[in-house]
Amino acid sequence: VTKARSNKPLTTEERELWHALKKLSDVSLASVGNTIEAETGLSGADFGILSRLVELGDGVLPQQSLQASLGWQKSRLSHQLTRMETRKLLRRCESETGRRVHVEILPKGTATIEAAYPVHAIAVREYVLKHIDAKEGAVLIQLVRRLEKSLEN
Amino acid sequence: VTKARSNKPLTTEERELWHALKKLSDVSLASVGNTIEAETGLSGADFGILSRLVELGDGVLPQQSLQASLGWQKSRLSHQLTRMETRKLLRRCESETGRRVHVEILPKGTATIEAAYPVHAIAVREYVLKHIDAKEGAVLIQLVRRLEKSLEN
DNA sequence: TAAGATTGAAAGTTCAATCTTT
DNA sequence: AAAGATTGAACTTTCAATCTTA
Repeated sequence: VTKARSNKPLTTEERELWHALKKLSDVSLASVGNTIEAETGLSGADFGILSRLVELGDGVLPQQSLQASLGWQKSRLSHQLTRMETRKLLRRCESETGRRVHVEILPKGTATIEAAYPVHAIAVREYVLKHIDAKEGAVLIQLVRRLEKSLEN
Repeated sequence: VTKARSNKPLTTEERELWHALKKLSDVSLASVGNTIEAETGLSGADFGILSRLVELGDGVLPQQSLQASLGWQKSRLSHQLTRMETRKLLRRCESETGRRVHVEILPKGTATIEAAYPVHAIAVREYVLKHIDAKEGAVLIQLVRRLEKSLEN
């Protein structure tokens, strides 16, 4: 059966779910970001980039990989890297072979992210993980996998 | 038993759940927001304000109520209202009695939000609701309620 | 030309200071 | 002084145009 796409107003239940999703990011996830920023001086964006450099690339990563992993627009990443470069957290360098740009974490970046990890872990546990049981977690992870797949098309 | 707050690194499972939650809100909100903006010229912020004026206040609302409902900082709301005022979507007016500012939707705002509602409903269903079954929806709503409550302290 | 990256200007957000009225 | 709102400057994100090299 082909289901017609409805443009009727959202029902109360649908709206409730939609608002729950908005609040999830606006309120709960923001708490983690604010905590990190207040205690380490790294913005959420800074943390996202430095942690990926360390975890995905052991300190160096093609700019493209960073971009894909963050899901950002390229100009946003470029501006962000420029700012972080002036703060000596990382530097851009050329890949051996070709023309691509690589991004390398600098000592100050390493020190900062290492200091931020425990703060991040505490905040994530305190504001979020603590409130989710194992069964709910499993449901959420499956859901997100499905959503991601559907958006790839 | 008092559970000590751990600052150990997040486990793989914890990290997966954390990333899943971030993507859940980031990705689904962005898809819906982009669609509305492309098809109606309203940003997510515009839509949030106009829809609240209509749904909560039947067209007029104290600025404070708007702010509380959105969870924004006051300066953000103030700047946003100024921009929307110049676009003739709404106007600020004084409350009869006291000193508070009220926000009133203008004809152009009404027309625009009415046109945007169906687009919003379609996008929310297509990008989000379609992929979430009843059980998952219930889990999400409960979880967000719990998270909100925990942040009130 | 097409992909990868950068740039500058415009739009949006935050922070701290200020203004206004009770 | 305290609450409600605004302002300007700094910072971040987006958009469109541009640059560079395979």
